[in-house]
Amino acid sequence: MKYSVSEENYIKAIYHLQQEVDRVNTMLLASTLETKPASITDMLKKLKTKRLLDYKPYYGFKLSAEGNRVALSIVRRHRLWEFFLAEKLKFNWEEVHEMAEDLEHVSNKKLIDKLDAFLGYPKFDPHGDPIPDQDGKIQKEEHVLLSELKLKAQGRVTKIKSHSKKIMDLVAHQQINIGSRITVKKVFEFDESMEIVIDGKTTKNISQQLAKNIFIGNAQ
Amino acid sequence: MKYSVSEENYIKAIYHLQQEVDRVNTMLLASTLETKPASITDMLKKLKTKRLLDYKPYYGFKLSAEGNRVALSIVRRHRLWEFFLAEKLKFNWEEVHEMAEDLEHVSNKKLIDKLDAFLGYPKFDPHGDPIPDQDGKIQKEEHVLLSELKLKAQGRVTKIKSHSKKIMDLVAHQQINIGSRITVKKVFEFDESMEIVIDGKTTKNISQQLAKNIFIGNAQ
DNA sequence: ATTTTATTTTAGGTTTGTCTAAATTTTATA
DNA sequence: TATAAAATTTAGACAAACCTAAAATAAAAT
Repeated sequence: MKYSVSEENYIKAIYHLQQEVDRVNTMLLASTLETKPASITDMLKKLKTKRLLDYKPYYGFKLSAEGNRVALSIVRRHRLWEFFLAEKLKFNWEEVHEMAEDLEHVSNKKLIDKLDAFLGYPKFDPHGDPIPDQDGKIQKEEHVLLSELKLKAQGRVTKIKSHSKKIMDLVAHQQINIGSRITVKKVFEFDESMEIVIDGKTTKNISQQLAKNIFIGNAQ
Repeated sequence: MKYSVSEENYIKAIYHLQQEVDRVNTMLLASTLETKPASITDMLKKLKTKRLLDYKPYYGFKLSAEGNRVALSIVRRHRLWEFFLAEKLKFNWEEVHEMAEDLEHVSNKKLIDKLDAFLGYPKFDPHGDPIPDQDGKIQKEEHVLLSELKLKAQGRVTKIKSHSKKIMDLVAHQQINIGSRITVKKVFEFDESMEIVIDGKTTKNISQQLAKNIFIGNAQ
């Protein structure tokens, strides 16, 4: 089955919101898609008739099993393209998301599977988010916040919690990248700031607020 | 300026038809786009107001300088993606065209330019058609038909004239690919068929009809 | 348990890109 | 050159995806 760009964007948005809140509603979806509630209702009805959504007017909605399958295939495309853009075309991993928003709607399965092979079947995208495989299976991320890492502990950066410009600015300036190996050298009791070594080379001091936004884990 | 997928498809179709016939008309465009004449008229008006087209009702139309510029950038995207699909994802060069039809509408300039760099600034796509550069410049193809090649002459296959299934079948079976080095070993006077050597390895006999559909030239 | 507020849906309108059918203009033919 | 045929355009309709404004329903507050 082939879905329109709009349909795919709705499915994807619902999928992502469902990972974060236990009940997605019309208002929330309208604000994330920057559209009006009335437009949401229209699309909900459409997705319901296509059996991608369990939806009862006024009683809320959630993706059906099939809707979930479709969402995972969109997420797969998005993250594979992100990986391609960062790894092969050498884009900064902060700028790949937007371009992947367009590319994700190119849905030829054979193309996506060959792209996957070309990239070496990556398990995580440049943001550290897992890439679903052909069957929609996702490799579980096991990561802890850098702020919770013990003294002398070591690990690789797998993900930055928020992708806001403010955080990305700081993270980039501090030369902290996905895949960077971090060693905790010192934790200062006063403000819980920490001294870390990045890739065994650079030593940096970072605030607790920042450390609370950096995940260290098992990716790649 | 950003154009819709439909607008881009019209511009591209007009561009290609203009290379082949001296006067594109509503009927011809309708048949190549598999749409109705009335739809063509609608779009012509729209493209005219956007100054992509010189158009006078009943008196025909052709791309403006700006329209040509836009067309070349679409062709550039299409052919770069074709090259990527064949070269990197290892698709047969017969099957890349259709997939590139979708990818060509992803129009982020920075993305396309980085893709170009990643591919090594190729001058010709897998079909042997020239890829416009960032400024829309096209490297001239200087090729002759294989049927016109002299005895003992050598050259590389740059293009197959028609992409029809019937020809592709035969060409694939004879192991003639874009880039194959061809040496003419013998030409038989009786039927003008020729014996050729492909890449210094395989010897094949091909009919004059086939030889008239294979271009030998300066590509790559 | 009402009433007020917030959320959601309905009703009806807009734009884009398509269509059919009818009208117009050009081209070809007798 | 008048008429027939073909090509083109206009008029009006339709689906997709959005909108505004009003109505319906649910949730919160008194």
